[in-house]
Amino acid sequence: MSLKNKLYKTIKTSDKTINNNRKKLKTTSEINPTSLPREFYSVPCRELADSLLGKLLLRKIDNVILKGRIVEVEMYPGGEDKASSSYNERRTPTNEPMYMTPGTAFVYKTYGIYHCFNISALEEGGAILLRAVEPLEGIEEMQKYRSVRKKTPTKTQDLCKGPSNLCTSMCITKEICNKVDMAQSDVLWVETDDFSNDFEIVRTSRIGIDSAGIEWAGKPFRFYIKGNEYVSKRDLSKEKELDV
DNA sequence: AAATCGATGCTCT
DNA sequence: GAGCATCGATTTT
Repeated sequence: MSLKNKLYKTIKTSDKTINNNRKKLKTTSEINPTSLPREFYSVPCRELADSLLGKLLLRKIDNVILKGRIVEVEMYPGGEDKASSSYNERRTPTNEPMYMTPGTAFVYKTYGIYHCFNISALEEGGAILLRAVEPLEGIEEMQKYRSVRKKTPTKTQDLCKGPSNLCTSMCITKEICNKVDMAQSDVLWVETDDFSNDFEIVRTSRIGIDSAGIEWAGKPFRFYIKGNEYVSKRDLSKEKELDV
């Protein structure tokens, strides 16, 4: 057989393999029957932010499941929002996932050492930042991941409190998780359970974006479950307002 | 309980 | 070269 033919055969074979794999991965249910489907994510930021609250965030590493309930999120709709990294349709290699299929994980590094984890929504450049979850499963593993950069042990309540703490404890890194399609993943995905929908949502300002200017920093784009002990920064005056 | 401050490295302009 | 969707240790009220 000529070299040319050999190469041709190799290419053919690999094409076949790829196509077979595609067929295998054709539907969501075959990859991960439990993950919420595309339709869940294909809604505007505001709606996705709301519906993420109370849902379960799952992360699988080496067959170990880490699980937590989402209790705090922020929306970054892009466009006019000066706090969004996709402000004014700005596109860079880093923020590309914000423009990808709804349900794409956008994980980026900040301050050199920390990660932030977002999920893209329907809008071009729109995404939801996950700020806190209540740890439910794999808590010992989370402690391990978290203890890497810490001297003092962390209370369960504080494990996933804050966007980068959440990433550290659940091992959500840019290398592994960025651009993952959460509607078709068994590495990082969202599930629902019988958790009651009957909670109040506090709507208050986003954290750590003061440099975007008061107009946008002041918008009530941070949502969390009222009274929840796992939220990173509770706005008690807002919580009181809602009681009236 | 709050305020301050340094760590730390990558990305974009 | 500037700035960052943060955190944790330390210091101050």
